Amino acid sequence: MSNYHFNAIEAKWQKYWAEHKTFQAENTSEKPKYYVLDMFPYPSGAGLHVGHPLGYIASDIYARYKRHQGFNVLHPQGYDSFGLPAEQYAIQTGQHPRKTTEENIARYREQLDKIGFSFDWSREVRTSDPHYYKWTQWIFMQLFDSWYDKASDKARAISELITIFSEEGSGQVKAACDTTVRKFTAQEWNSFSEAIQQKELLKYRLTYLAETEVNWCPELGTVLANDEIVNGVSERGGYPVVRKRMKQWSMRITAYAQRLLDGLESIDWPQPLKDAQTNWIGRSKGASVIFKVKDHNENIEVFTTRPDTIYGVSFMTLAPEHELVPRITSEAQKQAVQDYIEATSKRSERERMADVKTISGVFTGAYVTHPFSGEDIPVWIGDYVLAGYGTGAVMSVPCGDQRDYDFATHFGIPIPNIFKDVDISEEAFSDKENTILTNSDFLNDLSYAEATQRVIEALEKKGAGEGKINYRLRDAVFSRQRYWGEPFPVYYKNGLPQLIDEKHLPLTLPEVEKYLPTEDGEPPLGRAEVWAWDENAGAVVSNDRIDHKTVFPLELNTMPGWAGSSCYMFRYMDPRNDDALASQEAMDYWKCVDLYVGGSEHATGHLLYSRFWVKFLYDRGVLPVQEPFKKLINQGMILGESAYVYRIEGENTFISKGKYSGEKIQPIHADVSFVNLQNELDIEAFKAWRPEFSDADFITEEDGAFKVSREVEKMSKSKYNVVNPDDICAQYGADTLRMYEMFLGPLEQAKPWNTAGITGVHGFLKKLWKLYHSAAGDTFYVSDEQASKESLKTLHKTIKKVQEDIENFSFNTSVSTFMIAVNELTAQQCTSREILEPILGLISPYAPHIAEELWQRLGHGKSISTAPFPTFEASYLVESTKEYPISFNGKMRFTLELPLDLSKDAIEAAVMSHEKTAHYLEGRSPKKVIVVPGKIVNIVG
RNA sequence: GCUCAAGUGGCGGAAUUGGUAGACGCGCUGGAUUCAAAAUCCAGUUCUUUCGGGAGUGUGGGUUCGAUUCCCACCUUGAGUACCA
Repeated sequence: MSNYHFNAIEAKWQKYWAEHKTFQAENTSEKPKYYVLDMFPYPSGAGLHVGHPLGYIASDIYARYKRHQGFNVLHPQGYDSFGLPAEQYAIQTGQHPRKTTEENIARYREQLDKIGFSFDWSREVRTSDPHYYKWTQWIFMQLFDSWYDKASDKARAISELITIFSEEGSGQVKAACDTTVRKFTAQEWNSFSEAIQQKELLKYRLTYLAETEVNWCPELGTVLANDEIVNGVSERGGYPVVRKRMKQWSMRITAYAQRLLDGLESIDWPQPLKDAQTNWIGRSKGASVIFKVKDHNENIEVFTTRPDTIYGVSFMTLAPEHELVPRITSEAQKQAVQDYIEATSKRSERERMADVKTISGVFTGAYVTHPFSGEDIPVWIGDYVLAGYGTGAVMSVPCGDQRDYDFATHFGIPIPNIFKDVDISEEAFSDKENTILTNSDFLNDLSYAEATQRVIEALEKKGAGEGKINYRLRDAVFSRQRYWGEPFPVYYKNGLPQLIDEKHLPLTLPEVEKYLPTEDGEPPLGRAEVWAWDENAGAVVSNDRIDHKTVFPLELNTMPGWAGSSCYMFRYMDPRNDDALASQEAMDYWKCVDLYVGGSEHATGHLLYSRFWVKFLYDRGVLPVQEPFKKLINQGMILGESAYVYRIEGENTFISKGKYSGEKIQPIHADVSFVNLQNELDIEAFKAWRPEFSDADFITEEDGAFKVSREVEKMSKSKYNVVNPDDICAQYGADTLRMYEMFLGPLEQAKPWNTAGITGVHGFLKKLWKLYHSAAGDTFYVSDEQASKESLKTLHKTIKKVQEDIENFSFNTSVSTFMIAVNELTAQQCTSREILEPILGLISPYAPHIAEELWQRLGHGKSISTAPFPTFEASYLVESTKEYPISFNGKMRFTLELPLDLSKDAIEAAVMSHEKTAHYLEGRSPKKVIVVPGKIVNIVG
């Protein structure tokens, strides 16, 4: 009988830690600081499943380890509490999303507390809390008040831009801005009306309002960012997405493309994640080329990575949405072009993606002039050209690009060959490393690199283009047509956006009766009765009083989910500060997150936006760092093992997996709680689950069991494969859950949840308990005798291994190490205090409750979390002799035990003079003896 | 298509400046204890074998005295991205 009463122990210490504020971090300390952060959760209605805590356990182990090592550790937790599910629920039930969110948070907190995390809850933040989103709104205002100066490569105040405009005009300004900016002198600027000036400034601001092509999801009634779309459908719900032009707030993240790329080199992140960001930013080097449209006063600018192939251009292709299309289309082609554009715009994003094989396009009737040869080049429209990339127009070189080649072949456009000794009769030749140009005038006989340089020089001389770097990264759409998000601190005066005064922040969400869009298609905030801005009173006033003189309409959109999560890591540093995002002292002390743990699915969303905002706030002097997360670890997802039962189609009969022989069946999810480890279904429970199953028939195996088939899938409520950590805690305890989740496999790897092995880990904790308790009762026993040499060796090798494991985030292997240690100590009958104390220090990060209990039983007054991490001494690990495996020609034959202090030569001599060696050599003389110090001896015969 | 990651027993997985492959756990087999079960403890468990050994880390090559580890090609799986000019 084990007396390891984990439930009582865990409840006791969780209460103790909370009451003694054991894990509260101070903003000043003699100790060095360490900041460990988890990606904060969205509190969903389904509660936590066993997959959620995986990363939290890993970061908690590391945080506790760092505390043992004498660091002042900041390890906070909070909630990303704005979001769509609470709003969807509100639409269905009318319950305020705030209420739903609060209930979910309470449940999350209860579940998290049971696992024994060392979070400093006094610093909790919630993105939907007005005290928090005040600062989200404040950051938005800073972005609105800034522009990006390419000359100094940083964001600057918009007031400085106004000074430049009014003193020098726009001539010298190099900014990241809209392509539609005007050129003007200082005089002209000063003569502009206020409205025109504001309109012009909007083109420079880092957050700006613009008519843009967005991803509209009609089902959700909102726009989505690129990273919120998966395979052409919405990430949440899987609804279709279409392209639509709308006036939206955007973030000028493209201004930071190069710095976001460069910054990756300075941070310790997993390479796959860095690669994902690199690909998403998509830097490509090439040239922009300007083609003059014949008989029109228009230019078509294209971006190309192959300016060297300029003599291979045989047509131009514009995206159907290209703005020049209506202006240059000839009278004869007008109808055809119109029909084509209409046909393509009807296709959804998904259709277009699925159907990349079909070649379609139409001739505009217009021609451009080749910048060097002066030849006429026909201008086509094709939907293989994307409006959103480059300039939405390409110079088509069919001999060097397969898509151009296919297009040309399809429409019978000539394919001139400009590659020497290359056959292009079957396909395009796109290898740029092995090209020699021909039929290319001044580029003949040049390679890709040489020709590219020459063309760019020539283009720049002519004013027909320039060398250019293009990025795939798009500005991020920042408006959402939702209720449950941060309101913009913006009102509209004469149709132009104005910021409310900072002293009025936060601008809190108004109450609405329904959470749906209004009848005339406005976002839900349009339903608010009190949602207008009085410039004099500086308050939100009734909607009816909007007079457009002193009372103005407020912005009706809200901010997207990533707004609240982009800077939360700084808010934890000083979460109750109402005067600043965080005090300067707090930010200077904590600086940035030292270790960030979370899923890789945020690679091109949160992690990119967050880096962007931090760089921006650094530029504006708000933050002391340029990168928020110094080191990042991606925990892998824990998957569920779904259970399927087979129902014979058209009948209410279920057939066991072993009895299935090709009948037409329909697999149905059964709740995994009805299935045991042998994959046998509890038929009675299943029948009681759903009324339609209550009178079903079951074809079972011979022994009467009904077998289900299992499949590894994402853990989700709808798949009935969710395992609740509460159940595991109740049955085995939080310490077992923590250690088992680590034991499942490498942290970064995705792995299915399977309780099969949990008894092994649980058994280890019982063994540890038993080692220090009398066989009969609950009496704690520890001896004060000196530990044996053997036990000291066990202890010190364990310290060494566990420390290495923690620092390498190989938490799975240290669980094994603990098991070995306890098995050895049990065999040695070691109950020495000298061994137990340091062992507890090692185990405490993994299994804090049992470690704390035994620690206190040893008579300590303070929590074990304040104890120093034990250090190992190499001298305990050293032995006086060592076994040397001897191999012949690489094959192991026997081992020799030799003194430890022998030199390389002495080992060689000892090996060669040994009788066993002589036996294997059988009279041959060895060519070579290889001694690898301390490891192995190899004789090559 | 492109980019990245990973392929080791019945299973999860150990082992990297190249040095006795399969640690640890699960499962399985046998034993002890028990009236019995649970729990616990002990032993065994890569495959093969004529019991000497032989083969073996996705496949085929290469480097090396020696390769799970390094190099090349290929296959498979997973993830991301996708008409990016």
